[in-house]
Amino acid sequence: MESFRGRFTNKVDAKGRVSVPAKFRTIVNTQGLNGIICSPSFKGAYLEAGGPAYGTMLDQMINRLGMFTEPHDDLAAVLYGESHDISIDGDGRIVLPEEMRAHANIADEATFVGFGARFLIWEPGAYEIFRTKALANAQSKSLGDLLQPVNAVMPVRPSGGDA
Amino acid sequence: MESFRGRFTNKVDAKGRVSVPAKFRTIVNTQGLNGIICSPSFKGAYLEAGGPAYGTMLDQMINRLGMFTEPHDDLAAVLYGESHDISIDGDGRIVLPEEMRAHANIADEATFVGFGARFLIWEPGAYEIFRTKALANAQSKSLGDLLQPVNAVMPVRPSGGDA
DNA sequence: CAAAAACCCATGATAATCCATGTAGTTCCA
DNA sequence: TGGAACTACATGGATTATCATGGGTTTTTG
Repeated sequence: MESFRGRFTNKVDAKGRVSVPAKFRTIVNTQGLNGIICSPSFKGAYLEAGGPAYGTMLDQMINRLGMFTEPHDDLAAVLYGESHDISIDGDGRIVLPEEMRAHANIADEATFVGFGARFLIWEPGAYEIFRTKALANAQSKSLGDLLQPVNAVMPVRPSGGDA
Repeated sequence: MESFRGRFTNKVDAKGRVSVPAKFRTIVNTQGLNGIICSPSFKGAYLEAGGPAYGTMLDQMINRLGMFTEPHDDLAAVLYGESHDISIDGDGRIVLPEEMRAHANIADEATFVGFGARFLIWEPGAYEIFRTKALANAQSKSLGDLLQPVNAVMPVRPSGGDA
């Protein structure tokens, strides 16, 4: 599955329409249907989105929990109940539902941030703050140490040298 | 099987008719018959519903229990005895049986909540309370931690890491 | 025959679709 | 290497289709 990369800020018009960055669209298109799945993050004032493959991934993760259990229902209420299936129109735009815009404080601009298997949608100013913190954390906390190479992908390593 | 997503509140008219959200209808339609299976929840004041595929799934789950065991009989009494096959009319509406409306305290509005393989029908105010709790649980109990990537989809994990 | 259920039609609001324009980025040629 | 033509993309506005909802009419059923 191809990864979402980059950061793009587009205008939201009076009807709530926004252009999905072309790069993201082409990825979504290769996944089958021409639409995205979008849900408010339960971690902050932004939206989480992705193509059909992202939806399948969520399905698989949540299906590992018993169908009528309490954790399942709590998560389902968030991941399904709060999410929307949004189709992309002929011009590459989506309409962000009112509640979603409210959750992310999005008024007339939205920032799309590539995030690998999915992408995030932020109010530009809020993302700037998050971004600054993330960069600072990545440096000061030596988070780089968490990033171990995967053997299957990068098998060639002469000897013990790792970090 | 496509998942039910989103949350929609529709009016119940004097005859007990409610529009099934269009998004849900199209999913149900692709499953064959144009009708839904609906039963009162045994966990709370709301209804559980789904398309033909959901019915098949219930059959399979219940058949895994011994046919003459007590759990089987108890669940069968609810899932079969209390459930109804409700057809969707030409305008995309269903009529909720009186007992069902009573069970969920539904008067003049009903909230349809996408829940993956099935969807729930709630009295709007009651769902708002449930939703608030679910959101709080998802955060405070770190339920997000339950959502580990599934290897089949995101194969990149060095070794044994699974749950 | 009465009550209820299924069916048909009309309407306003909302969402999807179509068309036109500006702009930035790229290519190609002089 | 500079500039002109072209292309891809984002964006604005107008038109059309879809959907939820209310009301009426026919058909079934007890």
